[in-house]
Amino acid sequence: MARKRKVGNLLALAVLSYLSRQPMHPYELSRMLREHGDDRSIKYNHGSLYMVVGQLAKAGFITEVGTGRQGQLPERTVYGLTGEGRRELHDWLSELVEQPRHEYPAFVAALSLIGALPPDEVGELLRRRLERLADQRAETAALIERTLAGGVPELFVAEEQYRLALLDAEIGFVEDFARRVTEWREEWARALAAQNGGDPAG
Amino acid sequence: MARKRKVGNLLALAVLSYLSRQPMHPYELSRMLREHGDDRSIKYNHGSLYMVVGQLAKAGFITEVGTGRQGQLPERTVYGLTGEGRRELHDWLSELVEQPRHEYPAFVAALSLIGALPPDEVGELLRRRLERLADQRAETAALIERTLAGGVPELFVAEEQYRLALLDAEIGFVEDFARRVTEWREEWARALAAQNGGDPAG
DNA sequence: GGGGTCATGTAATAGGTTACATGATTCT
DNA sequence: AGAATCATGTAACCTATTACATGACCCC
Repeated sequence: MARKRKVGNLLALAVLSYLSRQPMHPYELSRMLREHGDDRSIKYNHGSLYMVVGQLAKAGFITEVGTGRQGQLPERTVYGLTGEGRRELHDWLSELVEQPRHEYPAFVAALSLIGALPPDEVGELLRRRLERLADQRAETAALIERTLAGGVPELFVAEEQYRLALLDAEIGFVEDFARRVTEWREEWARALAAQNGGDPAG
Repeated sequence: MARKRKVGNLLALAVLSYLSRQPMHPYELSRMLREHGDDRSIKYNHGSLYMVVGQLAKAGFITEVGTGRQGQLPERTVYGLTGEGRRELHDWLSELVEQPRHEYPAFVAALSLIGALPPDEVGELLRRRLERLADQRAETAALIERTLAGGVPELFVAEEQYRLALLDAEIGFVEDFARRVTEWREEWARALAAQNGGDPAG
């Protein structure tokens, strides 16, 4: 199941998707990604794009379809999707939609080790987190509204609506967790003290 | 804000945390991580552990506190936390709890490009995803129950409870999204056909 | 005493990020 | 005409994953 893909970086999926509409040169892809706000969904930086384009070409998913020149600017290499590439796009995207994958968000890691912090601090940190989560929520909601107001079909804000759902869930969890932390305060503090053995190094 | 850390891999945070209790050699850390199920929260593999331990040592967060030998097994290098290391553990963990970070889950990327798939397929894929999400939910819930039944304090299942909250949110979103996809069916299919220009390469 | 698996690492490779480089256009 | 930004990449450097290696212990 899910044999390893020749190119694994999700940025490559975006490239395949854009090239499925028309051939482009890397810089044009770059502009598209930025303008379209895809950098909110897919980790993106200039260097990775060229890397990924190179990998896709080597794998046979895209191919040079010529080079063009505009004014006196340096030559641009234009790439187009191959048949293989179109198949890969379809297959990969289907897999991502069908199969939820185990991921490693930073907050999960933090929670799994949170016992190493004193409970009072944790309470305060969680409160601050809640403020920031509220900010993020507001921003995301505003972005969705603005976009829809601009006449874009709802389908194209699905990923932000998903984020919003996750944010709401996290907010709910953190509120609840913060409450419970105060209940565990005593027990937790005792366990911490025992394990740290009294010496406050630092 | 949040200047770059000398060692960024979250596996390093787990190492600092374990070493804050007592000095250990890498293989012991490895066993701990596996037995404790930390590999559900933090990406882990044998090679990375040695890499991370090396990086932490170079950064001065941990230091060799001697080498031991047991039977005729090869020598083991035992590492302990330094004062710097204890500070880094506290600072890093606090930051992770306080500041939500922008992340890039695969499903977000998929949603942002989902318009490239025909709507009927998407409906079917989403149904399959829901089944798998339900499985994951059941597994996670069972794991929590088993752990609590074993007498472990609730604090130590917080990360799984968080996962559960996210899973529920995702299930809700996907159910809703699947419904809306059927509504958009016509419009979506027309847009796809227009952009693919009739030629079904493959 | 031979076959697994535990214990302990090192080395080779691939993947990704940052920094560097350089000419064009545009603005003031 | 000089400064800022756009356009277009390449190269150097880090990080992370996989593969390789090797001796001990344990079971039949």
